[in-house]
Amino acid sequence: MKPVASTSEQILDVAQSLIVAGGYNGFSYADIADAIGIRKASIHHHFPTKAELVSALVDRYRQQTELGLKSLQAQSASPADQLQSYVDFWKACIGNASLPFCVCAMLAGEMPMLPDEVASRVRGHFHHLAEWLTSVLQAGAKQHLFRLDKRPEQEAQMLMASVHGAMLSARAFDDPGLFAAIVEPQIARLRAPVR
Amino acid sequence: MKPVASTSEQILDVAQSLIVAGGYNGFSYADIADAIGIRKASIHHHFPTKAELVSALVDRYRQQTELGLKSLQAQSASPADQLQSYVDFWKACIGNASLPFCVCAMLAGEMPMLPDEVASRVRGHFHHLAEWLTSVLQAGAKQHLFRLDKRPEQEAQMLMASVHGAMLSARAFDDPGLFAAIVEPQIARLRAPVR
DNA sequence: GTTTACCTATCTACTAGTAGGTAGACGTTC
DNA sequence: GAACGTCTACCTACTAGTAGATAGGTAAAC
Repeated sequence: MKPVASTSEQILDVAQSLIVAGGYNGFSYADIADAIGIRKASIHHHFPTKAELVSALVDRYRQQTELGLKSLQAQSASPADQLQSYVDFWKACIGNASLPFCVCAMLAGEMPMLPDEVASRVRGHFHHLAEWLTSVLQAGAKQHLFRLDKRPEQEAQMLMASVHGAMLSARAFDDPGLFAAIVEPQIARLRAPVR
Repeated sequence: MKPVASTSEQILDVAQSLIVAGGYNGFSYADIADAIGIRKASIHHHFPTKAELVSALVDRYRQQTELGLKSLQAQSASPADQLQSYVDFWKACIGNASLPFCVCAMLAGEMPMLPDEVASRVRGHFHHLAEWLTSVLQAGAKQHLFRLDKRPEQEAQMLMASVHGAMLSARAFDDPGLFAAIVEPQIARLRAPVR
């Protein structure tokens, strides 16, 4: 039995799924209030402003991500397996529609009109993810698991863009399988044995 | 001297730049009215509802795209050059911030909450672009300009995802140069000479 | 007895959309 | 060529509904 989430966690849960569906301007306090059966004013008690709510949301998301990526490193020593697990995570999310899009990718699209405090946090997530991917690629190259055509930083950026672009395509074509069809060949290319 | 655009064209121009900045829910009739110096009601005269406005916008965008891609085919016989020109177009747009994001990529992110009439048009643009890329890759492969590891449809999807993901990253990192850094190696990979 | 978590009630600003009117351009018809 | 109706493009003024946010109160917990 899963313990009942606190109200503030419920608020963030609902807000997250609404943002994933429609972005920063795609949800309102009323939407959240209706979804969890409290009043709008009660949400303001937990998160005085919308910018603070979404900032807290991105902070939590980044914390979860950090934890998740660390546990990947703990579970599998091989950088190749770590990378595959990362992709598999999103494959599952998109497949079962539980989290069919990255919150930060969604918000990044709206960057020009996000409150500064939110925008900087989103940028922070992108930096963090790029660094993680870079380090995994670097470690894999050292163990001759990966063949990198470019500097690891650049390969990491290419991979990240593929993942986000694949999410978008899966959504645009309404075809969850498209995500794997796009991303898998990209990591397969990296794993190709040295010629 | 450029002829003065009609009011309805001006409305679509402003709406497009606002959508590119903040998506479907990121602009209002009042924003457009203020920008071009007319009243809200006058916009409703040209486009009765917001869904109709954005539908017309996507129709126009797709028409422009179709024209642009056709002229690429007319200008350069080589599929390799066509592909490069396509990427260069976006490189320039992102570089000078004139159109730093694809309207349809922006809207695709918000797919789950778009009016049906808009969503289907966005999907249409994605299909059309995927088909164009597929045909260019196919033609290039026939002329031995490209080496395709996968079926041309799949390579087209991978390329498209790279382009959209690269747009997102350029925006997230606030680094226009990142677009080329991500996309160029992807097309270089396709152009690699047969081993 | 202060803090926490919620409530009702309300506010101002803004949302898309409507009703109805005006002024000029266009084309007929006498 | 003047008078007529119609059409286009815009306007002012308004609606009902929603946005985020606030004030102030209640009731239970620590």
